[in-house]
Amino acid sequence: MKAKVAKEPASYSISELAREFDITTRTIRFYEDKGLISPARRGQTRIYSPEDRVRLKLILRGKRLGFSLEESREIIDMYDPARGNVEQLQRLLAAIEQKRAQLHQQLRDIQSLMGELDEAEARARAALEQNTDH
Amino acid sequence: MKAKVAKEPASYSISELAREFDITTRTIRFYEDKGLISPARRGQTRIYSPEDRVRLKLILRGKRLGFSLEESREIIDMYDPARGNVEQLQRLLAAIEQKRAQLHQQLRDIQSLMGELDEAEARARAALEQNTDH
DNA sequence: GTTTACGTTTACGTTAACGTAAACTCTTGC
DNA sequence: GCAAGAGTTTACGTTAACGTAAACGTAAAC
Repeated sequence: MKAKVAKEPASYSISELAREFDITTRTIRFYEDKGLISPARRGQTRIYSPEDRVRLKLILRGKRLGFSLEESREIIDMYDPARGNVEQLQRLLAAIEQKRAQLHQQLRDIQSLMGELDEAEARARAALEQNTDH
Repeated sequence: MKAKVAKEPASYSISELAREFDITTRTIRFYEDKGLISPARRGQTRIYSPEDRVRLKLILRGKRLGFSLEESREIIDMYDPARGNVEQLQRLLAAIEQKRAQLHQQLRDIQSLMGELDEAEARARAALEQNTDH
């Protein structure tokens, strides 16, 4: 029993992905250059699998959260503890905990900023009441 | 009836602020250069008021959220609709709404990333169970 | 058979956000 | 009176994350 309905393409071209995520092909190749994606090739041409596409999504989400590409790479690496000896796993757990702490801080920052935006909006609306002939 | 208890200093030196926020004096002067802070001067020397300190805090919070200095400046400008004609106030409200949308997106991103970190931690702990002699 | 669309590599250019260093001034403790 | 510590300006250097352009290959469309 498959949950998948709108079946996804088996592969994507670089310009398809660029269009979907509103970035340039240069950007995608840049990420590959930095070792964040490793698409297959047919001849010279890059062929992107659904997994490659997911990696790209993770990178862009990281960007929205203000992460550097290096940080995004570390996060992506957290998804796969396959190659883990004990020491590596310990380091991974520590890294996860650290990221979590950072996200908590971001949550607090967003909460307070949201509140302040509410106040700023109220003040702006009040000022509008003054200036508008109603 | 003042709510303030641990009364704050009337002013700060640049190195005091640098120490408090764990940044360099160069950074603070850079923000001034970009027009984000405008401390008073006694002779050549910069004197920072509590308001200057708040501005600095806002900038650093913006950084934690991945905002550029330009974005932080815009946000700080949202706090003061004093000089508003109607058109400016409308633009301000639109800008506030836009920021709010961005923060909502960041919230969603953080939620999903948190969940994935949970799963990654679970997998890592499971892998540890395998490798550890217990 | 040649334009058009898409792909490639290579390489230099650009912007933001500081780092780093030099050269100088001013005050304060000894 | 002078060395130490904190402040200043000026200016060149650095890194990340791409932009931009040139020069080329290939395949479909007309």
